[in-house]
Parts: sequence; C-alpha cells; structure tokens
Amino acid sequence: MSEKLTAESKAGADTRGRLLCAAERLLIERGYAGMSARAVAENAQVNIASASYHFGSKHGVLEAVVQWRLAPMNAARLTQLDVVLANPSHTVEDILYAFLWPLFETEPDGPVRLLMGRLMAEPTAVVGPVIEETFRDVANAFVSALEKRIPDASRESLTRKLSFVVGATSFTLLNKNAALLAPERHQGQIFKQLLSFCVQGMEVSPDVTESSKEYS
Amino acid sequence: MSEKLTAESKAGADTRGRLLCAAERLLIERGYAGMSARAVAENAQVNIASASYHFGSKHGVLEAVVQWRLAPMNAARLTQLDVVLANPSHTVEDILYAFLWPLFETEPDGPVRLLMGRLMAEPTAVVGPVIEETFRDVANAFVSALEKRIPDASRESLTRKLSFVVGATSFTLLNKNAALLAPERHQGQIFKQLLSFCVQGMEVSPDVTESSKEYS
DNA sequence: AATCGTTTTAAACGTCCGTTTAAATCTGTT
DNA sequence: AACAGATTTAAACGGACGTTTAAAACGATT
Repeated sequence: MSEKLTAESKAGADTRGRLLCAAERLLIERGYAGMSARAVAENAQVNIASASYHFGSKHGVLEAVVQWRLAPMNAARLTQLDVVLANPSHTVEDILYAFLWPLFETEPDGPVRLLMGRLMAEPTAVVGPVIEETFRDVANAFVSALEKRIPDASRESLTRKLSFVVGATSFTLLNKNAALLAPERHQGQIFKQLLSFCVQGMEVSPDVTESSKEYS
Repeated sequence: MSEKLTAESKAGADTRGRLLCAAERLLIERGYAGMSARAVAENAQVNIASASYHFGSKHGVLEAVVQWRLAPMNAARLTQLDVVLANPSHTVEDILYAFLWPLFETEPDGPVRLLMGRLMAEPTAVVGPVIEETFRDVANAFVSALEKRIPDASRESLTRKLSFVVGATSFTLLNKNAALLAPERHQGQIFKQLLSFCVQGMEVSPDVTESSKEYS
C-alpha cells in the first residue's frame, strides 16, 4: 500500500480513531492546556510516538479533533440554514433553530455538545485561532440571514447578539451537570428554553433599546 | 513582628500583591492549566519559593485571586440586588441590572471582567468547585428574586435562564477583542444590548414557551 | 548590639511534558 | 519468499512543571 489513504479504512485507522476519541474526552474534561499528549496516547492504549506519527504534534491533534467533530456540526448548521432560507416566510426563530438544533439533536450527553461548549469557551492563543477559523463562515452566514429579517438592526449589533447566543449555548452545554443547574426532566426542554430565550433577546426593539434607566 | 497580619500593610505585602497581579493576568491569558506557578513568580519578579510561601500551592494562588477579585464582585451584585429589592415596584430588568452592572461599571478592558469571563467558562475539575463556591449564593439570591417577579416560571427554569445570562455575559467579556466581534463604539452599548437581550429572554411567556415547531 | 519571627533566596527533588530517534513489526504486492 | 512502504515500538532528548529544603537576609523589639 502507498499514497492516498489519509484516514480511511486502512491500517492505523483504528489507532487514529482511538487517539481522536481519547483526545476528545480529555479536551472536554481538561481543556487544551490540561490535555497532555502522553495522556491521550495512554488513554487510547497507543504508543506516544504513534500519536506524533499520525498528527505531528499536540496542536495537530487539536486540529484533527476539531475537523472531525466541530466542522461537520458547523456544516450541518449551514445546511439547515439553507433549508430555512428556502422558505420565503421564515422567521428569526427559524434562523436560530438552524443554528442551535444541529447541536441538540445529538445524543444528550454526547461528546459533540461538550466539546463545542468547551472549545468555544476557551479563546486562548492556541485554541482561539483554530475555533475562529472553523466558525467564521457560520457566524457570517447567520448574521447575514438575521440582517435580512431584522433590517433595523446594524450588522454590528446582530453580530454581538449572535455572540450572546453562542455564549448562552456554550455555557449551557458545559454546565449541564454542574451544581448550578437543576437536574433535567425532559431533554427537549432545555433546547426549547434556550431557543425561546435567544429568539426573544434577538428580536428586541430596533437596535439599541431605550431603557428605563440611564447607564453611565 | 508576629501573629496576625494575613495580607495587610506589612512586609511581603508587595510580593503578595505582585504575585496576585501576575497570576490574574496569566489566568486571563492562559487559563488555570496554562498558568504555571513558575511563570507567575517570574512575571511578578519574585522567587518561586516565595509564591509557595505566601499561597502554599498553585491551587492556593487560584483561590487567592478569586477571593481578591471575584468575591468582591459577587458581593457587589448582592448589594445591588438589595437596593433593587428595596423598591417594591422593581422589575425583572432591575434584577438583571443588579446582576450585570457591577461587572460593567469596572474599567472597559479591566482584569475583573476578563477574569470573571475566563473562570466562569472553565468548569474544570480544579476551577469548577472554586467558582461554584463563590457563585452559589449569588445564583440562589438572584433566582429567588426572579422567582417572586415571575411567579409563573419554575425555579428550575429560572435557574436555567440565569445560566443563559451567565453564559452570554462570560462569552461577551471574553471575546470582546476576538475577530468574531465588531469593534465597539460606545462602551455602554454592549452593556445595554446584553441587558435588553437578557431581559427579553428572561420574560418569555409562561414557562416553557409553546413554539411554532415541534422538536423531537 | 543581640534576638526572634518573617520573608526571601539559591538550589535541588522527582515527575511529567512534547517531540524525536532508530530499530522492529506489520501488511499488502510482487 | 522477498520486498517496500506503512505503522508501531522502546528509549531517550532537553526542558518545564509544582514543590521542598535549608540557609541567608530582613525588620522590628528588646
């Protein structure tokens, strides 16, 4: 065997997969700085040099995990957005639904949710650029969609509001088991609450709302 | 000199202060796992053993920084909440104002904001419990306040919605300079947008809103 | 000036880090 | 069976990690 095989169904594919799974779990539990390449290899029952062979470096492992898990998720968001935009009478809720649903249709405590929450909330010098690259197109597409449906708002403020949505989502995904949150009854409830919370917040009157108070 | 002096105006206070400042900055930039005790000491121009002498361990440094920066912030939130509750006709916006304003009245790119954003978004096995302990009282007090003003909603859902607020806030504080966000014009604008976003989301109809769609 | 508790210092501890080397093994093809 | 490329392995690299030691320096009180 030689030449093209990249990551498909050949020898070493199991190793690569086990490494990715282990890396994903450690990223979720400890973040990038707390994930050691050695721990990834040991957890995957793989020699440490093999990890270097497959991914080059610890940073390469991060990029591979992001491509493996987050990139498809963001692609699904764009696909869902296209579906929504195809309906000429789509609402702001439809747009935010396309943004959030791909995350929440995955299994409740699945790694994709937790990984997305963790990495979005870790804008470090190392992790930040990797996430930005994967997320830029998604953010632009959704802000543009919102812009057409909420023409009174500036693109600037819509970008900021989308970041509120991202923050609320990431934090919710990350802290689902934390003591801060009560135990869930129905899984769909969290999604519904988050969606309606974000829709209401997004549709706030014109741009900067006039408040009952004046803040310095 | 002997006995009680803890951290006040005596010898070694400068060292302690410089260590706290350095630790705060490194926590913001790299998170807890990425902050090395050695880097803290070097950055504060202090011998590494001196850091051990003053704080015992790296974990002790974290706790000291949290007590120094986050605890007063959370105390200010509770104080502001008391002010709001003293007015019998206070609104949900008033409550959320008490929650958010203490953070935003600090200097725009000041360390308190960034530190709060970073640590709230890092629910690791190490950082999580420390944050939870500092934040538990605040969360309970604000959920209780919201409960009285929005009696139709369950405490469970209000807790969750407050976590949306926390997430949106943390992410906003952290990513203020990230490429995701447009450059700001007026500082107060971000605060106003965040506040109105959260108020609208919090006041969403009864509890679980009935949506135009049915989600599996 | 001598004393005593506090603080700082240089040096070292054992451990883990990310990465690399070179040899061994596996696997499909000839 | 022999080959060649792909993969795994044991071992080591220099360095950074958190923490500890024991001695030195400091500062206020006597």
